[in-house]
Amino acid sequence: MQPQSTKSSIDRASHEPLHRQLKQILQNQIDSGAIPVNTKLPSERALVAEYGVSRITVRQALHAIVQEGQVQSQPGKGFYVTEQKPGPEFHLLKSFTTSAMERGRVPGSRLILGTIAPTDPKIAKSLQLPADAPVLYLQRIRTLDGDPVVVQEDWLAPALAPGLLDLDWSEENKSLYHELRTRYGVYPQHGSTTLGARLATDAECALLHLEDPAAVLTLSQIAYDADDRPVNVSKIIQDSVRHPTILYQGNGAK
Amino acid sequence: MQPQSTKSSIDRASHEPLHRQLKQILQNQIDSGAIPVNTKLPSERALVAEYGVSRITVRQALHAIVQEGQVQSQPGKGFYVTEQKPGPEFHLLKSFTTSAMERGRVPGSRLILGTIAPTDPKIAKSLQLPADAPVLYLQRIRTLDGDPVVVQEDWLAPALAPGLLDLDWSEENKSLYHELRTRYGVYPQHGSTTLGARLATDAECALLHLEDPAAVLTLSQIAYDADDRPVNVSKIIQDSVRHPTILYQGNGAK
DNA sequence: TGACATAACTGGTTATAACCAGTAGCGACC
DNA sequence: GGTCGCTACTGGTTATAACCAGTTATGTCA
Repeated sequence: MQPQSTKSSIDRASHEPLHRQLKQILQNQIDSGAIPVNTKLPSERALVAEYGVSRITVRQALHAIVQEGQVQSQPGKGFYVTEQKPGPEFHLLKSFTTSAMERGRVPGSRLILGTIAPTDPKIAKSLQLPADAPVLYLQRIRTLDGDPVVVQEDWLAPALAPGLLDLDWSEENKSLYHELRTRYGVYPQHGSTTLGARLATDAECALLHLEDPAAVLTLSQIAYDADDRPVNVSKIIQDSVRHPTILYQGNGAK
Repeated sequence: MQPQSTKSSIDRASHEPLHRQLKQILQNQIDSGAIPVNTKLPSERALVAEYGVSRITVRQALHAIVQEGQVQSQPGKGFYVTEQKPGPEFHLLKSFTTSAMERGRVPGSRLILGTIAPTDPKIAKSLQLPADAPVLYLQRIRTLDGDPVVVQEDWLAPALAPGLLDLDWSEENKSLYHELRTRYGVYPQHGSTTLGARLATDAECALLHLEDPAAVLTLSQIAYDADDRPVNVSKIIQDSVRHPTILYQGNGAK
């Protein structure tokens, strides 16, 4: 029951494999910022000395972290902490802010509606809630240089993130996933996305300042956490002419 | 110069690491069907005896194949060949046939154009070819119950797949990636995709039997092999109202 | 015949040891 | 001063050895 200091140590009595314990220790140090981005990790042999395990064990731990993309190895130099790359499903949702800044434009966000109320039973079902259960709903408009290009809607189980509606959603870089991770410890791990294109409705034309016959890209997404519990349902309607979406798909076979 | 039999062996003089050689040997046996799906691979210790390498080397090879999803380990039993699951980028391109059949509709394919000629320099550059180099080009239309819903264009380096144009591209399940894998040993491993939506051109409206103001979903893709060499550039124009695209995104953080 | 103990496997984990190739700093030599 | 080469690092590869836990077939005993 001693307070866990920043640096834990290996418990040899545990049934947890040593390499997995070491991996967890290193990942905690990375996540907590004790080892910042672009910093070199201690060398393999230094970790051997520090934690009293063999080099094979250290390498198993390090390579597992490499596999998850948090660090990368540079032969002859060391292991370096890489930028925290968001998972694939975050690319779709975050790409707005990211690619906007890459183009030197100023992203913005405007909350249109935030409620907790019963909603479309199909969405409640996707969240594994009763059809008439209250659901947290966010509707936002995302802008570039003040120009609206995306209408985004999100639905979540209210119990998952109490107080979420009280946050200031006008901040331009506010990320729903970031808030879920940091405030509520909810980590979306996988999901499915449905793509579509259709003609914009009159309301959407008005919101996005489009001329009447206009095409919009639609993205519908359901995200799940590591235990396959639904996290949120998300719908994005995007003027993709002014803002193409780039979806990096990572490795194919893996 | 002896003919390579089905079973290659380890070349200890090579600069290629032993575990990578062994991985290649095993993958060839899996791909060639010498070790069928759901069959047990030789045990680690059997491979040690067979190829005269240490168990560490065998395990490195096996775990690399596990990582690529071709086999999976069952502690206490062995390594078993899994079904060849297509990677994420194949989902986008194959989802046409797959989801068509899930809906009980009959998918079809029609080759509109197949040439080898210089093309758009931007595409040549994406394939890392000189701007005026001849490029293999395929244009196909994909149909549901005879009804056209997708226009698909592909560009490849001709040297990558000689004779590709001579294949019968009218077969409804013909997959470009499948041919590349089985005939030419080319394995796309990762890629990037750009999504868009726009109004269909008059020509597209005619090809896809759309009424004039119509929205189409566009998917532009570049696929690379394990050595980061470009495999192909692909553009898909899709009537997503009649055929929504489902994109499974797999794990997020990993 | 049935249940149970055992033996012979399987992959999983860990340790020790050695050599290689690439990197970078430092000092000597031209 | 600039170059060269040494040296001390880095991760990458490979070998040998031992034990564990889970699976499966075998054989024995009731």
